[in-house]
Parts: sequence; structure tokens; C-alpha cells
Amino acid sequence: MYTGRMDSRQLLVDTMSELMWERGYADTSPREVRKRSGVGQGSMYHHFPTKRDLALAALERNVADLLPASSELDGPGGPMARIEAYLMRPRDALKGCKVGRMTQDPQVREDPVLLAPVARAFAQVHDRWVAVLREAIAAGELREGLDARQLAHTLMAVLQGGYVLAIAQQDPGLFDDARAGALALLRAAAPSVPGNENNGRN
Amino acid sequence: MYTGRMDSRQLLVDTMSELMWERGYADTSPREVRKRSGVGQGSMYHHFPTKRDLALAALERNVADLLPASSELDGPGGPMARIEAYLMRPRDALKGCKVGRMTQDPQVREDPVLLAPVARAFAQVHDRWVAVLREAIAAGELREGLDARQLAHTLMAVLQGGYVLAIAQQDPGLFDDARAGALALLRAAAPSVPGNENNGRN
DNA sequence: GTCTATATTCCGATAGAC
DNA sequence: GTCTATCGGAATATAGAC
Repeated sequence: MYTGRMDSRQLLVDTMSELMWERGYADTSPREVRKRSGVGQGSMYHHFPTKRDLALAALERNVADLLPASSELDGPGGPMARIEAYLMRPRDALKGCKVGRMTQDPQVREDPVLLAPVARAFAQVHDRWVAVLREAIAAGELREGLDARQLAHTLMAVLQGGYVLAIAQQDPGLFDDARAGALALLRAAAPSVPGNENNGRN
Repeated sequence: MYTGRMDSRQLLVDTMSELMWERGYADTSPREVRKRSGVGQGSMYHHFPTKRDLALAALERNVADLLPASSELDGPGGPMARIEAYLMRPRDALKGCKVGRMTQDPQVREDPVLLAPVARAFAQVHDRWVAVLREAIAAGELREGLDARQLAHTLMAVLQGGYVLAIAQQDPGLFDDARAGALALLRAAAPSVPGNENNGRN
């Protein structure tokens, strides 16, 4: 499919994926895509019969962009160190998440086909979170009895919701607050006597 | 301003506020508002010269709807009990937050006037969170050294992000996971020996 | 305050030549 | 594959009568 150079098809997908991050799907018009990409009308409808087809391709691309970052969660190093690294990695809070944003687009959220890549991406990130959280519990870095699957959703939500708060106040600091607070809570949830697995006096 | 009955103006605002929750601002057309409300063209532009004016009124209304709920945070009862009650109160996860949603609307987030009510509402909820969290720390229900302002943003983010996750999978359970996990973390962040303020052996 | 008529521009395509 | 021309309908109003 990919012919080896920056062809029209690729240009269209790149441009659409930018615009979907910036403006979402519903509010992005084929006209804008053509203007920004410089690709002509005929060309566009040759490669993508409908706006939705182009959006789907762009969405898959955005999802693919996102997943490598989360592989940081199962890289080398202690589990808590990886958790902190992923949680605190630099992110452009005021732009938001190019995948999470799609859930708020009325035309995406009502379209199972467009929503599917979003769901898959989040499920994959969730799996990675669960694994590292289980490791942390096993390593005695997090208290036993915590539910790794729940906690994974909690931490993903902190990031997704952090964007919402930051955008509302136009202040990236709120995103940083949200994740720093989450990290502080995780630390407070370490077994009570660090280095001694026999907590409390059970 | 309010004439005592369900006049056109009020009908328009009610309808617009519903539609903004369902579809956002950018993707809601004046035509849809007229259709759903039954108010005519002339009437509509008499009361609201532009779509944006109507949206602003609807937005203020949505914000006003939201704030009473958060007053639960400074009601009667122990701080942790109020925190749990507010965090766990029934919410329609798949509809999302009618205020938070606005931050993802391209035409709202770029318009300081439309964004202002959203920012104000979140700031107010944050204040309430901070107060109850400080109480919880003072009462020995949460470990000292936790930053109430950060934590307040964390918990708000859990809710906002929980909606994102739930919508992505079309499963309210993810919203419940996110908040249950947050509650579990808060409990784990209680002083290590409950009832004994002299934690560890400092 | 409400009505109908009209206007301009954009949306999301389709047609058909090159 | 790309181009230009065209299309029917919707978006977002404006005009002016009642």
C-alpha cells in the first residue's frame, strides 16, 4: 500500500490525524484537510470515498502513535520506578490525549467502528498497567489487597481527567497536580513498614 | 427576565443545554434546537442574536445544575464519609460530565468567554475538595504530609477521566473501577496505625 | 415576540475529463 | 491518480411584515 514516498494518501492521513487531535472529527471538514495538505479534491475522494474512511485511517494512526509510549510500563527497572516514569513523562497537557479526545466527539462515540480503535488502545494500555501494578504488589512496593485492575483504571483516569482540568483552566499545572497527587497516594499505599513484609502486627 | 411561565426563552435554554450535553457545542445546530424545542426561527433570533449567545446561557445553566451536587462535600458527617459519598454517588457514566465535556469541544476551548463558566465551576468544586481533604487530614483519617490541593485535582481527574474510559468501552463499569480504586488508595493512605497518631516509630 | 422569506457560505459528495 | 465542475442540503444568520 505504501509506495515508498510521501504520497497523497499518506499526506491525507497525516493531516487528518493532526486535525482530529486539534479539532476532533465532527468539526473537521474535508475542505480543511485538503487546504492543509494541499491534496486536491479528486485525489482525496479517490483514496478515501468518505470522510469517515479517512478518519478511520487517521484514528488507527493516532492509536499506533500512542502505544509505544505505554511500553515504558513494562520496560526495565523496578515496577514503581516504571510507574513513576510513565506517569510523569512530559506531556502537552493543553493539547490533551489524541485518543481520549475521540470519546467526546459526538460522531465518534455513536459510531462503533470509529470507537473500536480507541477501545482497543485503552484496553492495551490497561493490560500494561495491570501487569506493572501486580509486579509492584508482588515486590512489596504496593500494599497487598489492592486491586490491580481497578487501580489501573484509576491511574489511566487520572491522566485523562488531568487533561480536562488543565484545559478548563488553560493551565498545565493542574495536569501536573493530578498526577503528582496520584503518585503521592501510591507512595502512601506502600506497605506500612518498608523493607519488612510483616506489616502492622497481624 | 423570567416571566413566570415556560416561555420561549427558557425553552430554548433548556433545549440547548440538553443538546450541548448530548452533542457538544460545535456539532449542535440552531436548527436542531428549534426542532426539538418547537420554537420558531424569528423567536430564536429575537432572544439570542447568535448561536454563541444561546450556548453561553445554556452553559451557565449546566454549571448551575452541577454545583449543588458538590455541596455534598461540605455537608454533615465525617470527612471521609463525605468523600466516599460524593465519589460514589450515582452518575450516568456513559453520558459523561456536562461541564467537563465542554473542554473537548474545539469551539469552546478556543473561546475564553465560553470556557470561563467551565473554569469557574471546576475551581469551585476544587475548593470544596480541598476543604474536605484538609479536614480528613486534620481528623487523622488521611496521612499527614499529603498535599490537599494536589489530591483534590487527582480526585476530580479520576471522575473526569473515568467518563472517558467508560465511554471508550461503552461500559460504565470502568468508571466504577476508577473511582473504587481511588477510594481504595485513599484508605491505604490512612495513618498506618488507625486510632494512634504516632505512626511508624518516628 | 413571532412569522415567513431570503441570503451566503460551507459540507460532503458525485461526475466525468485527462 | 488527479483535475475541475457541479450538486443538494445544512449552517448561520438577516429582512421585514404582523
